[in-house]
Amino acid sequence: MRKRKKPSGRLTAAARRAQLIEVGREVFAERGYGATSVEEIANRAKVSKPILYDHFGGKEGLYAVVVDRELEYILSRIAEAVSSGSPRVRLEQATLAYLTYVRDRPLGFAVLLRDAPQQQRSGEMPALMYDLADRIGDVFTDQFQKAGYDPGSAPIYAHALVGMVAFVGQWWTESSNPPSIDTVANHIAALAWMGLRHLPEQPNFVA
Amino acid sequence: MRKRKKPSGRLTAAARRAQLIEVGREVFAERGYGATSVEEIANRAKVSKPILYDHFGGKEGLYAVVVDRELEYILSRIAEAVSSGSPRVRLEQATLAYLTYVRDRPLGFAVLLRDAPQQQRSGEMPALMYDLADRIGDVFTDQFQKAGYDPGSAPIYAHALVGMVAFVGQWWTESSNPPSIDTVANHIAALAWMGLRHLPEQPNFVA
DNA sequence: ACAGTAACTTACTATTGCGTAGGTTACTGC
DNA sequence: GCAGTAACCTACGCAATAGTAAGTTACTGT
Repeated sequence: MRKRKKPSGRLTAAARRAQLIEVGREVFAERGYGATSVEEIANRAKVSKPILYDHFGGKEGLYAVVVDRELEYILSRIAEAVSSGSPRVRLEQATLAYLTYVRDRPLGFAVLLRDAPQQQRSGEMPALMYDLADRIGDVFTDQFQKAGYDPGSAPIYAHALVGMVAFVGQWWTESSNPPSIDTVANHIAALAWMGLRHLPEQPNFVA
Repeated sequence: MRKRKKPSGRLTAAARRAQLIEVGREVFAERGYGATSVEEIANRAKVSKPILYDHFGGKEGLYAVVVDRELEYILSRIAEAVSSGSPRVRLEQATLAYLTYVRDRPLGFAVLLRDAPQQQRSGEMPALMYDLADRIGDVFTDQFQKAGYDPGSAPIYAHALVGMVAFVGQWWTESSNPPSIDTVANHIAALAWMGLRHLPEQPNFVA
């Protein structure tokens, strides 16, 4: 059952599916859901549209798969990062995990930052990073309760931290001449943990 | 030159233009740029499409005006808020100004959070809040220089703070049973100033 | 009253883009 | 070699929607 090195462009169903997911993530990241055309994804994958419909049922189907994979991926990374250590260390690890994700999968991160297909409520906004923050908020609520803080304010801190890292991550990927990931993670963790009041005067205090 | 109480639905050019900007902000906020149709804006304003083309040249023209107004508005509010006081007070005032904007103009805020029409670079993401953070970063760079901090890290803190407040603001507008604006502002300012290390155990410490 | 103009409309054209029907090509086991 | 099947394609239908051309209605000053 030799399957390697097929001479024609023909792939197995599984391989084509995997390829379409990757190409889809790429195009959704560049254009956003609304501005992405199924044709463009098909063209980049060197196939015709019906292939995509066979595998995912349509545009939304592919999008759902792409988004779901990214969300599960980043959440598992963060969950792992906060699984042990002092609160301070957990925060640093989570920040680093989040930024590592941004560095390693910039396209997936871009998809998450963008618009969802259709809004559920009227007058509202993107939903993906928001969902992520909500799920992290659940973790925080637990921890707050254990630590004796008001659990009702946990969502505020969850959204604050997710937003903070999301925006800095975005800046970081777009920055010409970007600082190292450790430097950025250190700054963010320092800000989150100690606040602006105790800003380090020099940034080069890599852990 | 009596102009009040026109019996027909006909408006002066200036009034129609102003109305279209408002309706446009509303629809762009609900649907995002891509998913907004010129027809829907025209319908809600009870006019036909060519009117909109007369005033703004097209969809992008109207969008540009809406966005520009929001950006200038929020920036002026924040600039005013940070114009005096101790660093801590400036931070609190800026946070409060930002959140007040979110509260008073939720639709404008929604527009800013959403996607821009077309991406300039490849593989990147929404640009409006990013621009805002950049401009705030310029202010920070100055202040950092005066305070003896490394001015190179100013953008990190600018993006971090803008992202923090943006996400919390979003959560706040969508929250059922939202806390008061002062409570939220206090939490954010406390987090930004003192960090998680010194979280207040009770949230009801309204200034 | 009526000419001139500002505000507005109807009715198109052209394009884009999702989704599908029906057929074709290449690989597989026998 | 030759079915049978898995992977793939061309060519369309159809709905939205950006933008425009040409004409109509209501207000204005004289």
